[in-house]
This record gives sequence, C-alpha cells and structure tokens, in this order.
Amino acid sequence: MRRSREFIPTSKEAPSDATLPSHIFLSRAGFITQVAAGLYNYLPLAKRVIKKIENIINDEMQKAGAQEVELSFVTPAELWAESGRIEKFGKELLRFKDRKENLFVLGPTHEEMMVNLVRNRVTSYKNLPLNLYQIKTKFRDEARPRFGLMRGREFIMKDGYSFHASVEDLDREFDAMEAAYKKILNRLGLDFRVVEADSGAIGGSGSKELMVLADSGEDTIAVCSKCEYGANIEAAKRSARAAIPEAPEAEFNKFLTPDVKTIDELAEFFKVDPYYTVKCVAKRVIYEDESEIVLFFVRGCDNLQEVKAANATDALDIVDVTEEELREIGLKPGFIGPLDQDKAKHVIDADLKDATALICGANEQDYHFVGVDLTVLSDVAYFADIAEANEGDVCPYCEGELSFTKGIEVGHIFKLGTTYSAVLKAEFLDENGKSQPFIMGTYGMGVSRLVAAVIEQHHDDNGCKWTQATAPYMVNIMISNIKDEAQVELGEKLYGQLQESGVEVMLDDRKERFGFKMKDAELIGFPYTVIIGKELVNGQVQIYNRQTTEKTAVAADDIYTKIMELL
RNA sequence: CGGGGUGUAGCUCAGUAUGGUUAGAGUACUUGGUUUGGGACCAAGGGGCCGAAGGUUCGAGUCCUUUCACCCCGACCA
Repeated sequence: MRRSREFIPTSKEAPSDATLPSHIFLSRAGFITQVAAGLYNYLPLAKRVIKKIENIINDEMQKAGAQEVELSFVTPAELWAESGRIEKFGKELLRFKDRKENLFVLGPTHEEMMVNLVRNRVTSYKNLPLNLYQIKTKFRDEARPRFGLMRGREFIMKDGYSFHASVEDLDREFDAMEAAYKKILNRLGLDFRVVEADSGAIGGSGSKELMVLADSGEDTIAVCSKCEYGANIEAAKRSARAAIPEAPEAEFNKFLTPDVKTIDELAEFFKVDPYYTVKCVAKRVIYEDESEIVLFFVRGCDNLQEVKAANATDALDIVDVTEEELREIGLKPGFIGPLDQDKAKHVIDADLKDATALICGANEQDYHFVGVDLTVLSDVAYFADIAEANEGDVCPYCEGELSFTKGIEVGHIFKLGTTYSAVLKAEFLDENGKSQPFIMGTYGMGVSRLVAAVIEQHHDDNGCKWTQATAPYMVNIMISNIKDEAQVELGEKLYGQLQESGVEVMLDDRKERFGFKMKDAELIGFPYTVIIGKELVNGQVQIYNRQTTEKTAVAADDIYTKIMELL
C-alpha cells in the first residue's frame, strides 16, 4: 500500500482521557477512533492486526479440532430467561424490543445460544465430543468502560464451547485448549502466564486465566519464584508460613486495652507480631433473597480476600457494613473476637484452625483476650481459606516464594460441567440409552483486547512496536526526499519486489520531511523501515529496526536480499 | 450505582469569577514559495448553532433552570 493512499490519520496529540500506552498509541497512530463510551471504530491498520490475530486463532483451533460457527448477535431474551442469567447479568445485558415487541438482548457471551444450537441436534454419545467456536463482536453494557480497547463495551472475542459425554473427556479437551491457547499467545509474541482463577458468576470448576504480563494490567497475579504456579490474587493459595515468629507466652486472660482498636495498635500494645493477633472483617453478605452480617476472621498479618469470602459463604455479593450496624446487633467494633458465636455468623480463616497463643477481641468495650487457644473452636466453627496471599508467602506446591505482578486477562478457560446443559435441558443418550446432560467446557479469548495487550507489552516513548505476527505491515519503505529521482526509483523498485514476494509492505511516498516520516513510522510501529535517503548517493540505504531502534547501513544493491533474510 | 470534573474549530485547549465590537491560540487542512536526516519556515486562506432545550436581559460562550453526553475516583467486571 502507498502511504499517500491509505487512511491512517495519525496525530501528535492523544485524546485527553487516554492514560494507557495502548490507548494513546492506537489512537495517535490512526488505528482506532472513539465513537461513544466504550465504542471504537477500527481503521485499516487495526483491521489488519485483528485479522492476523484471528487467523492465528483459527489456525490453532483448526489443529485442535474445533469448528468455527457464527451465531446471531441479537439473541432472544427467552433463552436468557430459561438459563436464569437474565437476572444475574443484570444491566450489562443490553435489551431491546423489535417491532413486534419481542424482547432481545445483544450477546455478551454465548453459552445459551451455543447450547441451544446443539440441543436436540446432537443426541448421541457417538457424536461427542464436539467443540464449536466463533470469533465475534460481543456487547456488555459495562458500568464503566475505560482504557480504550482494553475494556470496551463492544469488543471482539473468540468464544468456544465443548460438549462431552464424560468428565474425563472434558479434562482432556480442557488441557488441549490450554495448550492451543499457549501456542496462540506464543505465536503472537507475548510474554504471558497461565494462572489459576476464580470461576466467577459463570460457575463451574477448574478455571484458568491467560494473563499477558504488563504493568498496566488490571489483575494482580501471584507467581512462584521456583515452579510454574501462578494464580489470580482472587484465587491464590499458599502454604503455611515457613518462618513463624516466636509465640508470646501468656495464660488465657482478659486485658484492659482502652482505645486499642486497630491491629497495629494492638500489636504495639502487647509488643507481639501481628501474626498472633486476630483481625475481624465484618461484611454484609448478600444472597438471592436476603442478606446478613458475617464476621470474617483472619490473622492480623493477613487481609481478607473478598472473592474467597464470597465463595466461602455462597454469597452473590459482599458489601461493607457501618460500625452503627454492628453496634445494633450488640457487637463492639474494634473489640470483636471469634469466641462468642451467637451474634453473627462467623467464618474463620483456615490458617487459624488450631492456632494458639493468640490475642483477639473480647467482644467487650476496651477489652481483649490474650493467650487464646482456638482449638476449642475446631469442631464448632466454620473454617475456610479466606485470607489473601501476600508477597513473600510460600508457594502451595513447592518451597518457592510468591511474588506479585500485573497481568491483562486475555483468555479464560473453564470446565462448566452441566451448569448450562442441565437448566437448558440439553441432553444426549449414553451407551446405556440413558439421557444425560452434556458435560461442557468454555474457552474465551479477547481478540480486541489482545490488540491492546500487544502494545502494552511492546512499545516505547515513540509508539508501537508490533511483534512480527501482529504487525499491520512488516516493512515500511521510506523515501526521504520525494523529489530525488534516484530515491524514488529505488523505493518503487523495492516496493514492487517485496510485493511480488508476498511481503506486506508500505511505501511512504508522501511529500514530507525526513523527521516527520520517521516519527510517523515509529508511532505506527512497522517492524522494519527501509530508509532511502541521502546516503543513496554513496550506494547505501539503512534498515531501521523498530524493536531495537537501531539503524543498519546496507548497500542499496543488497537491500532486497537483506530484508528477505530478516522476515 | 455513589462522589467529582468537563462540554468552545478535525485534535489539544484559552476565553466564562465581573454579560457588551466580527469568539481566540496551537496543531491539522488548502494554496504559493523556501527547505529536505528527526514532527521545518514565510505568506495567504477555508473551517464554529460555544453539547441541547427553555429562561433572565436592550444584549448570553459567559447568569438561571432543565436535560444529554463524555471523562476521572470508587463499586462492578465471562
């Protein structure tokens, strides 16, 4: 393509609200423009990148035996009512009526549609397994879209669904999809981690996220220093502490602790490590029809992990409570301990099971207990893993240390089991002629988010640095001075040669100055720019490598061969 | 959904406390000229319902009311 002809509106300034590099550079380099909150147009360059990513996904899905379909974007709300998700998804589902007053939604994900497609069409175990996927625009009416393509309301996602006759077969497919997803991300040239994750609202067991590592990532992930273990902070596990501080020695007793309310104050007051204190985090736990106050107890050195807490209580949601609400049910904020079980439901962190030598609130204004032995609660209290892993904690699988890093969630795979097939009555006949719901898996990958993720991981102050697999064009031929006939001649010749060879090449034939065109090339991020400029009189041109930002001199006669070697 | 902010040229923004010629700058765009290795310079141009509706006033970008949109922090987020 000739740069003078292609629609690439680059600009010096980014939209005022853009904060992430991907948002800034994709806007400035003319890949995307914003239309409304969370809605973007993809311009020619972005479209090329998207197609490349889609091609790689298609290729790997093909190899893994998955089949591509495309389901309608507008979907009948009835299906969502049938699965019960019309309530759960809430306002994120964009609903509207057609001229006949029938209610429809714009698909935010397609479990229902895919199950509906397969049910009553696949009816025998002989036709299983089956893996169907699509790459399609999705719509979620996010409360707060932000970060450009990273979190739009309209976005492109590859979503796949597999159907199996047995759990073992689902496990096999799940592993195969994980392997395929890894191949895709490797081919795209991304640095990523596969991490254990919370299953979220969609339900199911076995859930892994594919995280592209980038400082701007919205998710915190814990990774082990020694083994492959990685997990979203929401699901991160840990082994018991290796170095346990020396235990304070004290007989069980009640102590006057006036105004000592926080863990810091408490640890300071008794001169003990916070490890030996008990922290109470009170929350209001929301269920489908009701809510209640639940007291969560963790060690003073730990924090409550709310997703774990919600899972431990089967809650739909967890919200903060005020001190006033606690007083109303007879609790003393700042002095709440786990020994009185009668005022509210308790959940105690598993790490406190059988713990001794503790200091905790006495449920009495200005008093704490010391020398507390929680073994008395071992059989009566409810213990669960509700504490958030900390940096420096011990890996649950080896003796390595956990550290935190930020990641962009670009893929999520789950074992759904029969969650959807059961409610939607999608069944097949097994070997014994018995009717069974399909055992399902689901595999998502954010295509438009991947475009942003590539830039988050591959950019510098001057712009994008596309990886070889994602670059909209591999080579940019820059004619420094368009009035110099020799430069134009060589540029045109090389342009023709590269096109002949099937190289995706751009010819910058604009009547602009050298600096302007270089800045533009860097902003867009072509992997290689051939600079045909003033050195041509000496028979030399240069290759600018966007990755290394180095320029290499090459004899003009050899430039075609040199470029072909690089690709 | 709570709290806050902003809507003026394609883009980034002044101007609004105190109403008053024809509404500005930078950038981008058009034309001519100079320039040609890191977003150049000179000159001449085109481009605005000042988010929308209503009101106050002789007069509103500016004051009042309503409304819409976008953004930021938080909650939420397969």
